[in-house]
Amino acid sequence: MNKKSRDNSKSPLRMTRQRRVILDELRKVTSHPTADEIYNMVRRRLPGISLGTVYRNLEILSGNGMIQKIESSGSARRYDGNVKIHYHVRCVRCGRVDDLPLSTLPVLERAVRKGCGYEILGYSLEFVGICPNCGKLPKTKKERQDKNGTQRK
Amino acid sequence: MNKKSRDNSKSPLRMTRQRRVILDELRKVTSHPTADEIYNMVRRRLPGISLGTVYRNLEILSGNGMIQKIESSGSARRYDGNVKIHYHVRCVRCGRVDDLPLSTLPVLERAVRKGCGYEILGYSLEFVGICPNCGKLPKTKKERQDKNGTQRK
DNA sequence: TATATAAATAGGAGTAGTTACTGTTATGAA
DNA sequence: TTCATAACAGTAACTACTCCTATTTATATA
Repeated sequence: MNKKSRDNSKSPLRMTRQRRVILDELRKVTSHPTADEIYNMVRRRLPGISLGTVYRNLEILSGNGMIQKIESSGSARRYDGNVKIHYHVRCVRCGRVDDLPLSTLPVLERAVRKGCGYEILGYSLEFVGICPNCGKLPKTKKERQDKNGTQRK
Repeated sequence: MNKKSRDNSKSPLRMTRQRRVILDELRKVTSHPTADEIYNMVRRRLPGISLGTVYRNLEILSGNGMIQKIESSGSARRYDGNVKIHYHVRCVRCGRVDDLPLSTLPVLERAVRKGCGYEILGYSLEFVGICPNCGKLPKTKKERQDKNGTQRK
């Protein structure tokens, strides 16, 4: 590396067609889609895109704070084009995720930061429940099997 | 079903040897092990047990509120023999999970319950950070690649 | 505008964690 | 003791994701 230094310590994000379309599609919706759903949305505009590319870009975009990664309940990861801090509710039946109007809680973070030995980077707060659609349907086989219903902290 | 009704709507949990040992081992530790770790703990006492049995029982025990399932940050699910409400910190590097001394927040639940359309069942609150051990080590390849560091809500 | 090069791509194989299936065994109510 | 059913072991299958390689592309610089 003897040429003019390229300063790759903070090289700007290269905006490929694929990356641009992924970001664009994600910002168009408020539905918090999974990688696979995004793959299908993007494929309508870029039929040749590969699923690996979608995963890689979602990882890079969220690593750069341009989108939000919602990884919470064992089920598939979801993504959110809205990067402002806000909270989510997830339906335990269908997995759907919605936004919650709830002010942020800096007090929480402060309470934890002192004295647990960890270097706290942040927290994830997610509510679980049953969405309006699923509330009308009968219980699933799995829910009936769980004798106490879902138990969460 | 014409015999004396067996009332299977709330049939008691059958306590098999496998189930008892799983519960017992889980209650002995405070380390929030994964299914695979529990499998290895239990195998020392029941060499013939199968991984499927461990998974099934962890599912049933948590469905009955006898243990807690911690499914949070994309990585493997973990389990906790302590069912009292409490919160966790997870290390983003090694995945280790520790308990947090933090009083509960009923206020949160009340705030959400009204007016989001969901039937709220509960919430999951998890802090992420870097544990004391990992804090001493250099960054991973993946962490260096993420130009902004980890971004969480 | 042309060129060099690091970054990103498609396609596909590989993996971890989990679930589902099948035939067998054990539990516990009667 | 009997018997229905729940739970079992063993294993195949599945889902969500990651990693690999050869090729292409975006961008900085000349």
